[in-house]
Amino acid sequence: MEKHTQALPPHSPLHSPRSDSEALSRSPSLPQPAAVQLTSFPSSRTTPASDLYSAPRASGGSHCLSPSTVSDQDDLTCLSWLHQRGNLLPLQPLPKITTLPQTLDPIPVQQLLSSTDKPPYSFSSLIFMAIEDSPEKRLPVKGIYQWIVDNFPYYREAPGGWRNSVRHNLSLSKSFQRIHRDKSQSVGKGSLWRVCPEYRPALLEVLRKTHYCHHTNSSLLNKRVL
DNA sequence: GTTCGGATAAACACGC
DNA sequence: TGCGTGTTTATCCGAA
Repeated sequence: MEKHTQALPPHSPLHSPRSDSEALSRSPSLPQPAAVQLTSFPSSRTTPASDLYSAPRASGGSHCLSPSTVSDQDDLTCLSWLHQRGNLLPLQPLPKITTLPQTLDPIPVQQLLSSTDKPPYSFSSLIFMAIEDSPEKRLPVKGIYQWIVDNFPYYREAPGGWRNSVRHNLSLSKSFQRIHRDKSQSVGKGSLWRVCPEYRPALLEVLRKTHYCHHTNSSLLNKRVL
């Protein structure tokens, strides 16, 4: 195959390795939205939340790291809002928002969206959600696939290329770590993946912003149309 | 116009 | 041998 570039492309991994993760690592310094009311998304979709989350977690596995309090809900590290399954609906592409309003008036997103829309989440965010949603906070690639198709019907019918993208993201991003299973230290089937703790806040921030942008859009749309 | 992040495709290696 | 997994490279596109 003929190469069209004389030099390395601007964002070639060789030219700018891990630039995505570096960007992520910078993002915690980004300003926080003043009022992110993520908890008001509709609840429960494919699996009843009670089925998934009412049971005691594995040891050390309080899903949100600590008992839920008001301050916890605002904590950047708290994912309790994520575990309301309705939050994970497939959403429309995000609007461009330059300024963040101080108040939100969210409405259920199912009223506006088709379940077959492509989710606005990046693959990194999808992987992050999948792993965070697992009791052990670690998943094999297959488990990540499964979580995505379970939660986003779009990927149920999408061609298989997205799986390649998932693997590509896992390999390329510093945000995710491969955990070798006991014996097989080499590349092969069955490695587990987890979120690097140091990148978790950044991933969470990206996710919250995605929610926030869509949320705001839905709210505005609701007020304008309905 | 440039840079960057993300998505996608493809090739390849490896292990089961 | 085939398939799934993991890595790497290349390219395209949209946004900043």
